[in-house]
Amino acid sequence: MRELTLHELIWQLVAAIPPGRVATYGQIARQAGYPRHARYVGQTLKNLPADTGLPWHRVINARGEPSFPKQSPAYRLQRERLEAEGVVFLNGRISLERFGAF
DNA sequence: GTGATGACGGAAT
DNA sequence: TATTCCGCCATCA
Repeated sequence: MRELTLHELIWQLVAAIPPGRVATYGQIARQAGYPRHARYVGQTLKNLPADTGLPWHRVINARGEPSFPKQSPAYRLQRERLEAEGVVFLNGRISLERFGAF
């Protein structure tokens, strides 16, 4: 049995975000025990296969919005999934009340 | 080994 | 409030 790698740990944390809530990259990095690794969380999610089933759409940046350009299909997909879970987008941003998945 | 990059964060302007 | 700039740290060329 080997120990969890950092990116496996990140998977666990992302998977632990309950539906209808969101977490920022920084929050996840902090939960993982690496407060300055927000960017690494992004890299890990980017490297995800399309069929992981991981709720990556619940991970947003500190500004409260998806970290994609608004014309990007990924942005629309993320927003669509979040809205399907009841997350309200106000002027392109997510209500602060939805923060704090942990 | 060195420099550039990034699904970021936070402070400074 | 909006932009800009720098820091952070694992990966890649």
